[in-house]
Amino acid sequence: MKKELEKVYDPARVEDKTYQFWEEGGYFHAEVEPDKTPYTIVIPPPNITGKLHMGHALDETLQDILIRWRRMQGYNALWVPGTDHASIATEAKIVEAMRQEGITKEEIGREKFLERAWKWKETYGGHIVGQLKKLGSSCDWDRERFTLDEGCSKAVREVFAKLYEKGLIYRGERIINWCPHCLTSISDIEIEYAEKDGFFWHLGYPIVGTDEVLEIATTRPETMLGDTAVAVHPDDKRYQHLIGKKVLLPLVNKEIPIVADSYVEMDFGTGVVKITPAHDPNDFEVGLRHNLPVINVFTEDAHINENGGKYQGLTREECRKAIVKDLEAGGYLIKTEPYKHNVGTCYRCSTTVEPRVSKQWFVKMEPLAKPAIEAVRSHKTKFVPDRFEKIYFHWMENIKDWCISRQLWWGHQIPAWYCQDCGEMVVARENPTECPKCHSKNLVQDPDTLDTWFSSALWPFSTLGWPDKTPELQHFYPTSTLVTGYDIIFFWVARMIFSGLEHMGEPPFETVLIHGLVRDAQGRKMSKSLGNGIDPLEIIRDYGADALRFTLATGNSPGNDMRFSTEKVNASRNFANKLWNAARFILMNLSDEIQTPDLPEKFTLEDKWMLTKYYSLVGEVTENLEKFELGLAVQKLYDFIWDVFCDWYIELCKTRLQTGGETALDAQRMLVYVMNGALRLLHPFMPFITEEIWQALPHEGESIMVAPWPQKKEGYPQEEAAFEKIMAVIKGIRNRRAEMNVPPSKKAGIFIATAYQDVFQQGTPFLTRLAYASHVEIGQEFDLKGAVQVVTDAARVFIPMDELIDKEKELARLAKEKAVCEKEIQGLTGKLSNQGFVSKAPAHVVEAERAKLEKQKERLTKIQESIAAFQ
RNA sequence: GGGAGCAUAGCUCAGCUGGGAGAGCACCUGCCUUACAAGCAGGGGGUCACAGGUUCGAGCCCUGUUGUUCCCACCA
Repeated sequence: MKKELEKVYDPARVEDKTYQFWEEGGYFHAEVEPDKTPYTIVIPPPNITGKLHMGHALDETLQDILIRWRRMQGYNALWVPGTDHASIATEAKIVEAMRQEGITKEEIGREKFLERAWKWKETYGGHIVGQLKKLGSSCDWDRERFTLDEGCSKAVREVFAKLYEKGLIYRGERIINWCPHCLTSISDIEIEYAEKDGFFWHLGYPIVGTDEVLEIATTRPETMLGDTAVAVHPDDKRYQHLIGKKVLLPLVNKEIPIVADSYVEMDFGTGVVKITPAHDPNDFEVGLRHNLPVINVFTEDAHINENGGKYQGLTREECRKAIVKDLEAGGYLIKTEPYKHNVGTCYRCSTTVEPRVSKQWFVKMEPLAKPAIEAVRSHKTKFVPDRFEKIYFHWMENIKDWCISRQLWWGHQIPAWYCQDCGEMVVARENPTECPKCHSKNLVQDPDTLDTWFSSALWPFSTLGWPDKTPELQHFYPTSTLVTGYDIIFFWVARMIFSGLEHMGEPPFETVLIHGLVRDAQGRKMSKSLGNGIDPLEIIRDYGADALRFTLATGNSPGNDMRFSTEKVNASRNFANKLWNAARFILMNLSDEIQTPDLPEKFTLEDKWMLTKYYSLVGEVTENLEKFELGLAVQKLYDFIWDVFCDWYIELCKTRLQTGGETALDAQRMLVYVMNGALRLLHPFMPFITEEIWQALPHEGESIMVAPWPQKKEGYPQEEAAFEKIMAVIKGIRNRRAEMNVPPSKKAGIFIATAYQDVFQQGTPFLTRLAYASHVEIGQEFDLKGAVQVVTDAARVFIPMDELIDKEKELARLAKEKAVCEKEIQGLTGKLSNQGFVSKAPAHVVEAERAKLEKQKERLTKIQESIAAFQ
């Protein structure tokens, strides 16, 4: 029966087999059980583009902590796992892989390309799942989903059709952000602005019919090929007389109008703006207002097209140089000044985006945003920490229509068909067989796919079976907690909220727990280009998954970034080992009679102290978890296990264990009981090692995963305080001995003068073992002149070690201690004589201060007696 | 141009609704006390960025300042 544990905890031996044990036990799986309260988390689906990084590890760890905790509390806990097809990112990777082979996607065609993509998904999607398992994630793998699977695709079509029918999805020519490298449109939030050094070129445009020139300033002279006007502010006195006149566009040699538009800032530049409706969002608006022609001058990959005349075929950059040179040669360049400005770049490939007019699909956002704002404002959905609500509101309140079509192949193809005969457009849930208008069979589906976030927005309900009315949907929706990083609040969280409200009538989750980024030890963002990323799997291999999880959970408060270093993992690993060895110790001393983790029938003083500490730990950890203070909870567990349980309680038990008989059995029962409880509290954070130890010690049930979460009980505050008097003396003696460099092997007699003789009577064995006493005497007073003395508020302790004592030093030390004590008393007295404090502070605070003062006074008396004893 | 976070021990960070500052690492001293040297015992080290304010009382609340990081925004 008695099990042996090896000396050092070996995670590699334990983790895989334990995970397998859990999977086989079916503990991860949740069925619809209407009489149980559900607790649901849907995973932020990792992209299938690569491998798990440290950010995922943090995200999954937090989710697993919550889900394991709630499962133990008896909730019907469901964690829905899955992966995201990540259309643009995945397609880019596949295209790149094909480029290495010397093939383009156009060459093999859409069908073959998609075959490759699905193969990619099988390979890399599987990797991600394997990595999630390595972390210990207790996902319900029976319910694993993929954003491009049949069910999610059905949901996507339903949403698209429904929104289209409501007029909330439309198709139109708008100016959109175009990535010339990815060759697709991207939405506004997929743009990252980067400050770049550029120039501000001042150009002189001849005003037609005069000798004057109009000075305009631009950072992008090459777009002049598509200019169809110049604009000034209507109130600008300098230019009012020119409104309605024309300028001659240099190089292009075309006359374009001077229009008045209040969009122009009079104070900026020269107060004159060139208008390129096809390639600037503002200019596009100006163009609409003034009915200006739109001339696209770029090809898809940002070369000059046929509208660029002699510049055709040049890249944007080459064209800029050529145009500046030609302008200068033609005498149109007035001056060039260096200028820093923000340039929009593609968030995937960092290529400078090119605003471009094109026909795309959009979601009309305003009607969807309104209820989504309201849901958060009324706290139907709460952000933790709540400051992220502000960020959410700001974005939602200023939201623009969402460009959802992408010129990509990997994704949900837009469910719109165009009749090649009559031009009719059909949007449908099922593929139509003929044109509803002319009954032609000649229908062609829109080649574009949807923004990858369109399907992720539906994730909390599409994964539960929507649009079908499944029992799962009924039971588990709305989900409980969404755990994610602040970097995808706009991309994902916001869109899930309005989608949930629109299609389910309820927000998709109660709480959004936001975490920060995991940075490297120097505080830099982990990135591929810097090469400073740390692979979670390597950490798991070297230190264990529990150590990694513990590191990520410790010292991390919601919403804040954290630094990751192997030093921290080392500390976590050491903690796991500490726990392991505590278990070893208990096992080594365990009698066969002890088969269950039950409390003994009677408790000693130190048992009551231990239980009081334990019960308050249960209360605090539970409360911290309820408030999403996971970092605090884990810190308390660390302190309790290491300091309270190992360094004190196990040491205290040693004497009893050696005594044997019923005394030893009770100590064993206590150790097993407290260890069992501590393991359960720690399990959500360190699932593997806690399972391994729990199984080795007396326990009830199949797995700690489904063991009940400990309940808080009343403790023994009086005994707790009494025992702490003993602890104070032990600490005091150790302290004195250390100062005098007395090794533990040198024992000494201890004489305790105290008013609490009963208490110290019970402490005798501990003083012997932990304070290195050769013998202990307890009494009212001792006449031991010249002995080493230790003073606490409850006792004066004499340690006769004449040969070690330096009288002068001892007196000096006591004098110093006296001074400190007096200062303390002075402070407390002052505070307590302050009328304001006594009358206004809460009673328990005043009472606590009074008690402190009393203790200090007692202590001072004892110090004075000690000094007198030396005279 | 708006908004937010951060500033606490040498380093990395905790510090819940205001009641005289904590941890890990590092450092110093002494211990192989048979669970653990990935350990044990002890120790040093902080005008909680700065300046005001509210309060009996401020690391915590308010105002301002400085430094720093980030987000948002159409100034060509």
